[in-house]
Amino acid sequence: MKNDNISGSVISRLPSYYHCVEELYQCNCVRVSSATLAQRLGYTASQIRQDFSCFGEFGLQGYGYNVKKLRYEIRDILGMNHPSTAILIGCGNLGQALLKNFNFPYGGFYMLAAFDVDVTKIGKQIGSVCIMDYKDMQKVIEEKLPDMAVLTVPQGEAAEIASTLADLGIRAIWNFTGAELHVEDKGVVVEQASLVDSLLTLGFRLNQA
Amino acid sequence: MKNDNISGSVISRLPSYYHCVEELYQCNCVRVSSATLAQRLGYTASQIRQDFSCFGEFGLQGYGYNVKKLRYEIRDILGMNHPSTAILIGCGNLGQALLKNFNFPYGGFYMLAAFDVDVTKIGKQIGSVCIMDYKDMQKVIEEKLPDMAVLTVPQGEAAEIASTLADLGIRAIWNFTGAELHVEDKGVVVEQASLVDSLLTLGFRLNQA
DNA sequence: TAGATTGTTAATCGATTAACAATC
DNA sequence: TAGATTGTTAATCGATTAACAATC
Repeated sequence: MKNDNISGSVISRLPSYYHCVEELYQCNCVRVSSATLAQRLGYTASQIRQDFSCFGEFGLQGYGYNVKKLRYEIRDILGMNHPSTAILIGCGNLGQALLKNFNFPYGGFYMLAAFDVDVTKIGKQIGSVCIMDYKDMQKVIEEKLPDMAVLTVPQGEAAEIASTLADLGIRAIWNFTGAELHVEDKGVVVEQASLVDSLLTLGFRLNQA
Repeated sequence: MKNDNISGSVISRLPSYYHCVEELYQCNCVRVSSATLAQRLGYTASQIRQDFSCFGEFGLQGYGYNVKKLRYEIRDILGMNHPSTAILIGCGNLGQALLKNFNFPYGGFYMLAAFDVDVTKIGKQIGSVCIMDYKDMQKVIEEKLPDMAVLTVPQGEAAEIASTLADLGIRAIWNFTGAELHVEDKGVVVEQASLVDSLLTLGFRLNQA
Protein backbone atom coordinates (compact mmCIF):
# COMPACT_ATOMS: atom_id res chain seq x y z
CA MET A 1 0.00 0.00 0.00
CA LYS A 2 1.43 3.30 -1.17
CA ASN A 3 -0.02 5.60 1.45
CA ASP A 4 -1.01 4.43 4.89
CA ASN A 5 -2.98 7.51 5.86
CA ILE A 6 -6.11 7.13 3.76
CA SER A 7 -8.76 9.79 4.31
CA GLY A 8 -12.26 8.94 5.43
CA SER A 9 -13.63 10.33 2.17
CA VAL A 10 -11.66 7.79 0.17
CA ILE A 11 -12.53 4.93 2.53
CA SER A 12 -16.22 5.72 2.24
CA ARG A 13 -16.01 5.23 -1.54
CA LEU A 14 -14.21 1.88 -1.41
CA PRO A 15 -17.39 -0.21 -1.08
CA SER A 16 -18.85 1.38 -4.20
CA TYR A 17 -15.66 0.60 -6.13
CA TYR A 18 -15.90 -2.98 -4.94
CA HIS A 19 -19.54 -3.38 -5.96
CA CYS A 20 -18.90 -1.81 -9.34
CA VAL A 21 -15.84 -3.83 -10.23
CA GLU A 22 -17.44 -7.08 -9.03
CA GLU A 23 -20.35 -6.39 -11.34
CA LEU A 24 -18.06 -5.68 -14.29
CA TYR A 25 -16.13 -8.85 -13.51
CA GLN A 26 -19.30 -10.94 -13.34
CA CYS A 27 -20.28 -9.57 -16.75
CA ASN A 28 -16.93 -10.72 -18.15
CA CYS A 29 -15.96 -7.17 -18.90
CA VAL A 30 -12.23 -7.06 -19.65
CA ARG A 31 -11.27 -3.41 -19.49
CA VAL A 32 -12.71 -0.20 -18.12
CA SER A 33 -11.62 3.45 -18.11
CA SER A 34 -11.85 5.90 -15.23
CA ALA A 35 -14.41 7.79 -17.36
CA THR A 36 -16.68 4.74 -17.58
CA LEU A 37 -16.34 4.01 -13.87
CA ALA A 38 -17.13 7.66 -13.18
CA GLN A 39 -20.32 7.49 -15.19
CA ARG A 40 -21.48 4.31 -13.47
CA LEU A 41 -20.71 5.62 -9.99
CA GLY A 42 -21.63 9.26 -10.38
CA TYR A 43 -18.13 10.47 -9.49
CA THR A 44 -15.62 12.35 -11.65
CA ALA A 45 -12.96 10.39 -13.54
CA SER A 46 -10.37 12.57 -11.87
CA GLN A 47 -11.55 11.59 -8.43
CA ILE A 48 -11.45 7.91 -9.24
CA ARG A 49 -7.86 8.11 -10.53
CA GLN A 50 -6.93 10.20 -7.50
CA ASP A 51 -8.53 7.66 -5.15
CA PHE A 52 -6.86 4.66 -6.77
CA SER A 53 -3.50 6.42 -6.66
CA CYS A 54 -3.64 6.29 -2.85
CA PHE A 55 -3.12 2.56 -3.13
CA GLY A 56 -0.95 2.07 -6.18
CA GLU A 57 -0.86 2.23 -9.95
CA PHE A 58 -3.51 -0.12 -11.24
CA GLY A 59 -3.97 1.22 -14.77
CA LEU A 60 -2.18 1.55 -18.06
CA GLN A 61 -1.90 4.77 -20.06
CA GLY A 62 -3.98 4.74 -23.21
CA TYR A 63 -5.79 1.56 -22.09
CA GLY A 64 -7.49 2.09 -18.77
CA TYR A 65 -7.87 -0.63 -16.15
CA ASN A 66 -7.88 -4.36 -16.67
CA VAL A 67 -11.01 -5.44 -14.79
CA LYS A 68 -9.51 -8.65 -13.44
CA LYS A 69 -6.44 -6.85 -12.13
CA LEU A 70 -8.47 -3.95 -10.73
CA ARG A 71 -10.78 -6.40 -8.98
CA TYR A 72 -7.78 -8.15 -7.49
CA GLU A 73 -6.34 -4.87 -6.23
CA ILE A 74 -9.60 -3.59 -4.73
CA ARG A 75 -10.24 -6.91 -3.04
CA ASP A 76 -6.69 -6.72 -1.74
CA ILE A 77 -7.29 -3.25 -0.28
CA LEU A 78 -10.38 -4.60 1.47
CA GLY A 79 -8.43 -7.57 2.84
CA MET A 80 -10.31 -10.13 0.79
CA ASN A 81 -7.40 -11.95 -0.79
CA HIS A 82 -6.71 -13.81 2.40
CA PRO A 83 -9.83 -15.28 3.99
CA SER A 84 -11.06 -13.66 7.19
CA THR A 85 -13.31 -15.45 9.62
CA ALA A 86 -16.12 -14.47 11.93
CA ILE A 87 -18.32 -15.68 14.73
CA LEU A 88 -21.71 -14.31 15.73
CA ILE A 89 -22.81 -13.79 19.31
CA GLY A 90 -26.49 -13.51 20.17
CA CYS A 91 -28.94 -15.47 18.03
CA GLY A 92 -32.10 -13.45 18.50
CA ASN A 93 -34.15 -12.33 15.53
CA LEU A 94 -31.47 -10.07 14.15
CA GLY A 95 -28.65 -12.57 14.68
CA GLN A 96 -30.62 -15.34 13.02
CA ALA A 97 -31.69 -13.05 10.17
CA LEU A 98 -28.04 -12.25 9.50
CA LEU A 99 -26.96 -15.90 9.67
CA LYS A 100 -29.72 -16.94 7.30
CA ASN A 101 -29.70 -14.09 4.79
CA PHE A 102 -26.59 -11.98 4.96
CA ASN A 103 -23.91 -12.74 2.38
CA PHE A 104 -20.85 -12.73 4.63
CA PRO A 105 -18.44 -14.08 1.96
CA TYR A 106 -19.37 -11.19 -0.34
CA GLY A 107 -18.45 -8.92 2.58
CA GLY A 108 -15.12 -10.74 2.94
CA PHE A 109 -15.83 -13.02 5.92
CA TYR A 110 -16.53 -16.69 6.50
CA MET A 111 -18.90 -17.47 9.36
CA LEU A 112 -17.41 -20.14 11.61
CA ALA A 113 -19.85 -20.38 14.51
CA ALA A 114 -22.71 -18.72 16.36
CA PHE A 115 -23.40 -18.60 20.09
CA ASP A 116 -26.33 -18.02 22.43
CA VAL A 117 -27.14 -18.62 26.08
CA ASP A 118 -30.68 -19.84 25.38
CA VAL A 119 -30.69 -23.66 25.66
CA THR A 120 -33.76 -23.95 23.42
CA LYS A 121 -31.74 -22.40 20.57
CA ILE A 122 -28.53 -24.41 21.03
CA GLY A 123 -28.09 -27.08 18.37
CA LYS A 124 -30.37 -25.32 15.89
CA GLN A 125 -28.92 -25.06 12.38
CA ILE A 126 -29.22 -21.51 10.99
CA GLY A 127 -27.76 -20.80 7.57
CA SER A 128 -24.32 -22.38 7.42
CA VAL A 129 -23.77 -22.76 11.16
CA CYS A 130 -25.23 -24.52 14.17
CA ILE A 131 -25.95 -22.42 17.29
CA MET A 132 -23.55 -23.34 20.10
CA ASP A 133 -23.60 -22.75 23.83
CA TYR A 134 -22.11 -19.41 24.83
CA LYS A 135 -20.19 -21.30 27.52
CA ASP A 136 -18.15 -22.99 24.79
CA MET A 137 -17.24 -19.73 23.07
CA GLN A 138 -13.83 -19.32 24.68
CA LYS A 139 -12.79 -22.83 23.64
CA VAL A 140 -13.94 -22.28 20.06
CA ILE A 141 -12.19 -18.90 19.78
CA GLU A 142 -8.95 -20.36 21.10
CA GLU A 143 -9.20 -23.23 18.63
CA LYS A 144 -10.33 -21.45 15.48
CA LEU A 145 -8.94 -17.94 16.10
CA PRO A 146 -11.68 -15.99 14.29
CA ASP A 147 -10.74 -12.47 13.19
CA MET A 148 -14.06 -10.78 13.79
CA ALA A 149 -17.17 -11.06 15.98
CA VAL A 150 -20.68 -9.95 15.01
CA LEU A 151 -22.28 -8.62 18.17
CA THR A 152 -26.07 -9.06 18.17
CA VAL A 153 -26.67 -9.42 21.91
CA PRO A 154 -28.95 -7.25 24.09
CA GLN A 155 -27.49 -3.78 24.56
CA GLY A 156 -26.95 -4.21 28.29
CA GLU A 157 -24.58 -7.13 27.81
CA ALA A 158 -22.60 -5.76 24.89
CA ALA A 159 -19.82 -3.90 26.72
CA GLU A 160 -18.85 -6.82 28.90
CA ILE A 161 -18.92 -9.36 26.07
CA ALA A 162 -16.86 -7.01 23.89
CA SER A 163 -14.25 -6.79 26.61
CA THR A 164 -14.15 -10.60 26.89
CA LEU A 165 -13.79 -10.92 23.11
CA ALA A 166 -10.91 -8.44 23.10
CA ASP A 167 -9.11 -10.43 25.78
CA LEU A 168 -9.60 -13.61 23.78
CA GLY A 169 -7.84 -12.08 20.80
CA ILE A 170 -10.73 -11.02 18.56
CA ARG A 171 -9.40 -8.24 16.31
CA ALA A 172 -12.62 -6.63 15.10
CA ILE A 173 -16.22 -6.27 16.25
CA TRP A 174 -19.20 -5.49 14.05
CA ASN A 175 -21.45 -3.90 16.64
CA PHE A 176 -25.21 -4.13 16.08
CA THR A 177 -26.02 -2.97 19.60
CA GLY A 178 -26.40 0.66 20.60
CA ALA A 179 -23.82 0.20 23.35
CA GLU A 180 -20.50 2.02 23.31
CA LEU A 181 -17.68 -0.49 23.38
CA HIS A 182 -14.42 0.58 24.95
CA VAL A 183 -12.07 -1.89 23.32
CA GLU A 184 -10.40 0.33 20.71
CA ASP A 185 -7.53 0.91 23.15
CA LYS A 186 -7.06 -2.88 23.20
CA GLY A 187 -6.41 -2.67 19.46
CA VAL A 188 -9.84 -3.93 18.42
CA VAL A 189 -11.43 -2.38 15.34
CA VAL A 190 -15.08 -1.56 16.07
CA GLU A 191 -17.53 -0.84 13.29
CA GLN A 192 -20.98 0.40 14.20
CA ALA A 193 -23.79 -1.12 12.13
CA SER A 194 -26.23 1.65 12.71
CA LEU A 195 -29.52 1.14 10.95
CA VAL A 196 -31.15 3.91 12.93
CA ASP A 197 -28.73 6.53 11.57
CA SER A 198 -29.75 5.50 8.06
CA LEU A 199 -33.43 5.86 8.99
CA LEU A 200 -32.83 9.26 10.61
CA THR A 201 -31.14 10.48 7.44
CA LEU A 202 -34.15 9.26 5.48
CA GLY A 203 -36.42 11.18 7.83
CA PHE A 204 -34.39 14.34 7.34
CA ARG A 205 -34.48 14.07 3.57
CA LEU A 206 -38.20 13.31 3.58
CA ASN A 207 -38.78 16.36 5.76
CA GLN A 208 -36.75 18.53 3.37
CA ALA A 209 -38.45 17.26 0.23
CA MET B 1 -35.01 26.40 8.18
CA LYS B 2 -32.33 29.02 7.61
CA ASN B 3 -30.42 27.36 4.85
CA ASP B 4 -31.94 24.87 2.46
CA ASN B 5 -28.72 23.63 0.99
CA ILE B 6 -27.26 21.56 3.81
CA SER B 7 -24.01 19.79 2.99
CA GLY B 8 -23.66 16.03 3.24
CA SER B 9 -21.04 16.48 5.95
CA VAL B 10 -23.53 18.26 8.18
CA ILE B 11 -26.33 15.79 7.43
CA SER B 12 -24.09 12.87 8.36
CA ARG B 13 -23.61 14.36 11.83
CA LEU B 14 -27.31 14.95 12.52
CA PRO B 15 -27.98 11.44 13.87
CA SER B 16 -25.17 11.81 16.42
CA TYR B 17 -26.62 15.14 17.57
CA TYR B 18 -29.98 13.46 17.96
CA HIS B 19 -28.62 10.52 19.98
CA CYS B 20 -26.62 12.84 22.22
CA VAL B 21 -29.39 15.30 22.96
CA GLU B 22 -31.93 12.50 23.56
CA GLU B 23 -29.55 11.03 26.10
CA LEU B 24 -29.08 14.37 27.86
CA TYR B 25 -32.84 14.87 27.86
CA GLN B 26 -33.47 11.43 29.35
CA CYS B 27 -30.97 12.27 32.11
CA ASN B 28 -32.96 15.42 32.91
CA CYS B 29 -30.02 17.55 31.94
CA VAL B 30 -31.22 21.15 31.57
CA ARG B 31 -28.43 22.99 29.78
CA VAL B 32 -25.38 22.10 27.73
CA SER B 33 -22.62 24.08 26.03
CA SER B 34 -21.10 23.45 22.61
CA ALA B 35 -17.87 22.57 24.46
CA THR B 36 -19.60 19.79 26.41
CA LEU B 37 -21.34 18.47 23.31
CA ALA B 38 -17.99 18.54 21.53
CA GLN B 39 -16.34 16.47 24.21
CA ARG B 40 -19.13 13.88 24.21
CA LEU B 41 -19.20 13.61 20.43
CA GLY B 42 -15.52 13.98 19.61
CA TYR B 43 -16.08 17.05 17.43
CA THR B 44 -14.87 20.61 17.98
CA ALA B 45 -17.17 23.12 19.69
CA SER B 46 -16.71 25.39 16.70
CA GLN B 47 -17.99 22.74 14.33
CA ILE B 48 -21.07 22.10 16.42
CA ARG B 49 -21.97 25.80 16.54
CA GLN B 50 -21.29 26.05 12.83
CA ASP B 51 -23.50 23.01 12.13
CA PHE B 52 -26.39 24.25 14.27
CA SER B 53 -26.20 27.66 12.62
CA CYS B 54 -27.25 26.05 9.32
CA PHE B 55 -30.67 25.56 10.86
CA GLY B 56 -31.17 28.49 13.18
CA GLU B 57 -30.08 30.08 16.44
CA PHE B 58 -30.77 27.58 19.17
CA GLY B 59 -28.48 28.90 21.93
CA LEU B 60 -28.04 31.84 24.22
CA GLN B 61 -24.80 33.76 24.70
CA GLY B 62 -23.18 33.12 28.03
CA TYR B 63 -25.55 30.22 28.74
CA GLY B 64 -25.27 27.60 26.05
CA TYR B 65 -28.19 25.49 24.88
CA ASN B 66 -31.33 24.60 26.76
CA VAL B 67 -31.54 20.83 26.33
CA LYS B 68 -35.32 20.71 25.97
CA LYS B 69 -35.29 23.43 23.31
CA LEU B 70 -32.29 21.93 21.51
CA ARG B 71 -33.98 18.54 21.50
CA TYR B 72 -37.13 20.10 20.04
CA GLU B 73 -35.11 21.81 17.29
CA ILE B 74 -33.09 18.75 16.34
CA ARG B 75 -36.20 16.58 16.27
CA ASP B 76 -37.77 19.26 14.11
CA ILE B 77 -34.87 19.15 11.65
CA LEU B 78 -35.30 15.37 11.44
CA GLY B 79 -39.04 15.72 10.85
CA MET B 80 -40.01 14.12 14.14
CA ASN B 81 -42.35 16.77 15.47
CA HIS B 82 -45.10 15.62 13.21
CA PRO B 83 -45.57 11.85 13.18
CA SER B 84 -44.49 9.98 10.07
CA THR B 85 -45.81 6.57 9.21
CA ALA B 86 -44.43 3.48 7.53
CA ILE B 87 -45.35 0.12 6.12
CA LEU B 88 -43.06 -2.85 5.61
CA ILE B 89 -43.06 -5.04 2.55
CA GLY B 90 -41.58 -8.53 2.65
CA CYS B 91 -41.76 -10.41 5.96
CA GLY B 92 -38.83 -12.78 5.59
CA ASN B 93 -36.25 -13.10 8.34
CA LEU B 94 -34.97 -9.58 7.97
CA GLY B 95 -38.44 -8.05 7.71
CA GLN B 96 -39.64 -9.92 10.79
CA ALA B 97 -36.48 -9.08 12.71
CA LEU B 98 -37.04 -5.40 12.01
CA LEU B 99 -40.73 -5.56 12.98
CA LYS B 100 -39.92 -7.36 16.21
CA ASN B 101 -36.77 -5.54 17.32
CA PHE B 102 -36.20 -2.29 15.54
CA ASN B 103 -37.27 0.83 17.39
CA PHE B 104 -39.08 2.66 14.58
CA PRO B 105 -40.54 5.41 16.82
CA TYR B 106 -37.01 6.31 17.99
CA GLY B 107 -36.16 6.63 14.29
CA GLY B 108 -39.19 8.88 13.77
CA PHE B 109 -41.69 6.48 12.20
CA TYR B 110 -44.78 4.60 13.29
CA MET B 111 -45.27 1.20 11.71
CA LEU B 112 -48.79 0.86 10.35
CA ALA B 113 -48.78 -2.47 8.55
CA ALA B 114 -46.67 -5.23 7.02
CA PHE B 115 -47.27 -7.24 3.87
CA ASP B 116 -46.20 -10.54 2.36
CA VAL B 117 -47.36 -12.85 -0.41
CA ASP B 118 -46.84 -16.03 1.64
CA VAL B 119 -50.27 -17.24 2.86
CA THR B 120 -48.68 -19.14 5.76
CA LYS B 121 -47.42 -15.83 7.15
CA ILE B 122 -50.57 -13.76 6.68
CA GLY B 123 -52.39 -13.11 9.95
CA LYS B 124 -49.27 -13.61 12.05
CA GLN B 125 -48.69 -10.92 14.65
CA ILE B 126 -45.08 -9.62 14.60
CA GLY B 127 -44.17 -6.82 16.95
CA SER B 128 -46.88 -4.20 16.76
CA VAL B 129 -48.42 -5.28 13.45
CA CYS B 130 -50.16 -8.22 11.88
CA ILE B 131 -48.86 -9.48 8.52
CA MET B 132 -51.36 -8.72 5.75
CA ASP B 133 -51.82 -10.05 2.24
CA TYR B 134 -49.74 -8.18 -0.34
CA LYS B 135 -52.90 -8.10 -2.48
CA ASP B 136 -54.47 -5.72 0.04
CA MET B 137 -51.52 -3.32 0.05
CA GLN B 138 -52.95 -0.84 -2.45
CA LYS B 139 -56.17 -0.54 -0.44
CA VAL B 140 -54.27 0.01 2.83
CA ILE B 141 -51.96 2.63 1.28
CA GLU B 142 -54.89 4.53 -0.18
CA GLU B 143 -56.63 4.47 3.18
CA LYS B 144 -53.78 5.20 5.57
CA LEU B 145 -51.44 7.18 3.30
CA PRO B 146 -48.16 6.03 4.87
CA ASP B 147 -45.16 8.27 4.23
CA MET B 148 -42.51 5.59 3.92
CA ALA B 149 -42.08 1.94 2.94
CA VAL B 150 -39.44 -0.42 4.29
CA LEU B 151 -38.44 -2.67 1.40
CA THR B 152 -37.32 -6.10 2.58
CA VAL B 153 -38.36 -8.19 -0.42
CA PRO B 154 -36.11 -10.40 -2.57
CA GLN B 155 -33.78 -8.32 -4.72
CA GLY B 156 -35.37 -9.42 -7.97
CA GLU B 157 -38.76 -8.00 -7.06
CA ALA B 158 -37.58 -4.75 -5.53
CA ALA B 159 -37.56 -2.49 -8.60
CA GLU B 160 -41.10 -3.32 -9.67
CA ILE B 161 -42.53 -2.99 -6.17
CA ALA B 162 -40.72 0.33 -5.69
CA SER B 163 -42.30 1.61 -8.87
CA THR B 164 -45.76 0.50 -7.67
CA LEU B 165 -45.19 2.20 -4.30
CA ALA B 166 -44.18 5.43 -6.02
CA ASP B 167 -47.34 5.40 -8.10
CA LEU B 168 -49.42 4.83 -4.97
CA GLY B 169 -47.99 7.99 -3.41
CA ILE B 170 -45.30 6.62 -1.07
CA ARG B 171 -42.81 9.46 -0.53
CA ALA B 172 -39.80 7.54 0.79
CA ILE B 173 -38.32 4.05 0.60
CA TRP B 174 -35.86 2.51 3.03
CA ASN B 175 -34.26 -0.01 0.73
CA PHE B 176 -32.77 -3.15 2.29
CA THR B 177 -32.37 -4.88 -1.06
CA GLY B 178 -29.30 -4.55 -3.22
CA ALA B 179 -31.45 -3.50 -6.17
CA GLU B 180 -31.18 -0.05 -7.71
CA LEU B 181 -34.54 1.65 -7.54
CA HIS B 182 -35.34 4.20 -10.23
CA VAL B 183 -37.99 6.21 -8.43
CA GLU B 184 -36.06 9.32 -7.43
CA ASP B 185 -37.33 11.06 -10.57
CA LYS B 186 -40.86 10.37 -9.29
CA GLY B 187 -39.95 12.43 -6.23
CA VAL B 188 -39.41 9.47 -3.92
CA VAL B 189 -36.60 9.71 -1.38
CA VAL B 190 -34.59 6.47 -1.37
CA GLU B 191 -32.25 5.61 1.46
CA GLN B 192 -30.03 2.59 1.09
CA ALA B 193 -29.67 0.49 4.26
CA SER B 194 -26.41 -1.06 3.28
CA LEU B 195 -25.05 -3.39 5.89
CA VAL B 196 -22.49 -4.78 3.50
CA ASP B 197 -20.79 -1.39 3.07
CA SER B 198 -20.38 -1.22 6.82
CA LEU B 199 -18.83 -4.70 6.83
CA LEU B 200 -16.51 -3.85 3.93
CA THR B 201 -15.27 -0.79 5.82
CA LEU B 202 -14.62 -3.01 8.81
CA GLY B 203 -12.65 -5.37 6.58
CA PHE B 204 -10.56 -2.50 5.25
CA ARG B 205 -9.75 -1.21 8.71
CA LEU B 206 -8.95 -4.70 9.98
CA ASN B 207 -6.62 -5.19 7.04
CA GLN B 208 -4.89 -1.87 7.77
CA ALA B 209 -4.51 -2.51 11.49
C1' DT C 1 2.35 6.64 -35.73
C1' DA C 2 -1.99 8.81 -33.71
C1' DG C 3 -5.45 8.47 -30.29
C1' DA C 4 -6.48 7.35 -25.77
C1' DT C 5 -5.97 7.37 -21.05
C1' DT C 6 -3.22 7.08 -17.16
C1' DG C 7 -0.90 9.12 -12.75
C1' DT C 8 0.29 13.38 -10.88
C1' DT C 9 0.78 18.29 -10.22
C1' DA C 10 -1.58 22.62 -9.80
C1' DA C 11 -5.90 25.18 -9.16
C1' DT C 12 -10.21 25.44 -7.13
C1' DC C 13 -13.58 24.62 -4.07
C1' DG C 14 -15.67 23.44 0.28
C1' DA C 15 -15.33 22.13 5.09
C1' DT C 16 -13.25 22.76 9.49
C1' DT C 17 -11.11 25.48 12.90
C1' DA C 18 -9.81 29.76 15.16
C1' DA C 19 -10.86 34.19 16.62
C1' DC C 20 -13.82 37.57 18.42
C1' DA C 21 -17.54 40.96 18.84
C1' DA C 22 -22.02 40.61 20.80
C1' DT C 23 -24.51 39.83 24.78
C1' DC C 24 -26.74 36.93 28.23
C1' DT D 1 -20.66 44.06 36.76
C1' DA D 2 -17.57 40.02 35.29
C1' DG D 3 -17.44 35.54 33.32
C1' DA D 4 -19.23 32.61 29.98
C1' DT D 5 -20.61 31.27 25.67
C1' DT D 6 -23.01 32.14 21.61
C1' DG D 7 -23.27 33.06 16.29
C1' DT D 8 -20.46 34.57 12.70
C1' DT D 9 -16.50 36.18 10.13
C1' DA D 10 -11.87 35.17 8.72
C1' DA D 11 -8.06 31.85 8.31
C1' DT D 12 -6.65 27.36 7.54
C1' DC D 13 -6.84 23.00 6.03
C1' DG D 14 -8.17 19.17 3.16
C1' DA D 15 -10.70 17.24 -0.69
C1' DT D 16 -12.14 17.61 -5.39
C1' DT D 17 -11.49 18.97 -10.00
C1' DA D 18 -8.83 20.46 -13.95
C1' DA D 19 -4.89 20.24 -16.69
C1' DC D 20 -1.23 17.92 -18.83
C1' DA D 21 3.13 15.40 -19.53
C1' DA D 22 4.08 10.62 -19.95
C1' DT D 23 3.34 6.71 -22.50
C1' DC D 24 0.73 2.61 -23.89
